[in-house]
Amino acid sequence: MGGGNEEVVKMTKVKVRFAPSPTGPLHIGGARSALFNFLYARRYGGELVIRSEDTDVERSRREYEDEIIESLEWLGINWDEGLKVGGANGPYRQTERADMYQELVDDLVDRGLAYPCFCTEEELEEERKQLLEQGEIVRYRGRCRNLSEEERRARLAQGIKPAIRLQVPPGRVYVVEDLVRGNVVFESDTMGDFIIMKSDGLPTYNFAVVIDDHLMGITHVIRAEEHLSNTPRQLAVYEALGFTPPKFAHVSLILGKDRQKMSKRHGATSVIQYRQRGYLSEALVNFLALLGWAPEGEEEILTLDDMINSFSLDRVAKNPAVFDIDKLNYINQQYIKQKTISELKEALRPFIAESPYADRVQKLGEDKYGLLVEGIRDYLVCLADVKENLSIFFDDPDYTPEAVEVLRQEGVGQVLDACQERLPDSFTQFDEAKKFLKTLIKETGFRPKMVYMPLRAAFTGLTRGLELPYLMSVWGSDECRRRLELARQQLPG
RNA sequence: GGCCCCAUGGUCAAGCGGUUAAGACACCGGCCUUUCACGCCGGUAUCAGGGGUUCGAAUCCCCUUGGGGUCACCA
Repeated sequence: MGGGNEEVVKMTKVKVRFAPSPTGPLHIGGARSALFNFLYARRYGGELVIRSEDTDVERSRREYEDEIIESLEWLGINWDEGLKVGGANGPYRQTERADMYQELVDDLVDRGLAYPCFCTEEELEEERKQLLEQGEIVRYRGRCRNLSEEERRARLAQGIKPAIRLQVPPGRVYVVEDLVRGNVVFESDTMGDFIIMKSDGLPTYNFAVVIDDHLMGITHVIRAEEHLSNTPRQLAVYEALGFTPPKFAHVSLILGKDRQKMSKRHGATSVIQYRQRGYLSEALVNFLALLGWAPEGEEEILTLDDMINSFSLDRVAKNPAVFDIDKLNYINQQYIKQKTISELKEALRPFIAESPYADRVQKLGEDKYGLLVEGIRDYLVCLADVKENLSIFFDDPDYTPEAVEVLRQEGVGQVLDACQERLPDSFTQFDEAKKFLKTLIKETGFRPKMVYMPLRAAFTGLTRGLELPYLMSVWGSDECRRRLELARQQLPG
């Protein structure tokens, strides 16, 4: 493994980037791209740049940029240069780099490699429609390419603001050297002259990305596969500008259950949403890494450091991956179980704070809160699940038919009586409650099952759930008594 | 539609010409346990189809089929 890549990596210092456009929260797919870039940089001792591609003035918003940064930080992805941290190649927002692009566009126009296009949206639409009907390649055919100087001046005089198009050389072949896909060949004749600068004076993506990557010294462009088809356009820009292209690596997309590109229809698609549902960042990162990358060993539960130490583009898959929430859930549970009780107590606080049980948990005190957390730990798939578990502790039981059935069994009344009679004045420990139940069984001679099940049903209204001693010790004797009374109403006769 | 990418179980995937085709999730069964969950043990299940190349193909080539991406004054 390794092969050619490794050599390039050794010769030049790796510098990668993640360049989201701030038109929405950080998407799961974007997060994975960011992660792969991060892992690649750290693995090879390189640098990661984060910049903002905000040339779509309509849709870009500064709040989204902040949100994306927050999500990246939450995931544990840090960077060496760019937004927030600054660096020698700034600014890191494309709208703030407008003059750089302008200068290069002017140069291309002067050299006859680009030209102003005065076509209206309607004209372009018409052309597209015609080509489509004729079954031809849909592309710009260069109507404005050969306008004379007078014609250009005339249109300018009419106040028409032109867009600038790159003159794409005909009959050429562009080869994208892709580290995960190998060489991918495109013919220049299929792309037509495309716009590099919009009439608002801002560059288009295919132009700006090239300049930024070049000026920032990016050596490897790792991004989603949806960009693969655009890469030849960028190669044309590199060529016109006389820049050397970086290495590319196009990672396949993340799909929903129906094998369509992940979208809102599939439920939560942003990092923020997963955070809010109580997925741990370590778990999300671990899961995302496994979507498209395979570690060498059999162990799949990996920390960020584990991944940094073994990440390689050679082990990145070419085929798209379906987002499997079951697996994420499993991984999240693994991380929850790995946490110490005190870590988990902290992690759970925000989720409890927004539940209806905040006050009651508060009143419990730290020791009992710890007991509660210990009791529910194995029942949490994600942190937000704490809410339902809290309900068992704090809400009055809502007896299920199964529970009622258990309570109506012969002899249950005696069990409840015996329990009530022997309840000590207080429990404060799990062990005390556990011992109490054992003693109850021993002294009364009831079968264990005839004690545990009815008591569970009586206390919680359910026939399943966490261990009774946790519940009892958190409640204390008075609450246990109160619940026994409640349960009596469900008894026959 | 043109161009491009992709194709191993339900899902993520290992595999890079010779393997009993790993592993994980999910599912099913068993054990543990006061129940459920956790945990442990075990099981079902995959090379899309067709042609080649080869002594030998999941692995290489071609076609078909299927899925996806892209063709914007969005990124």
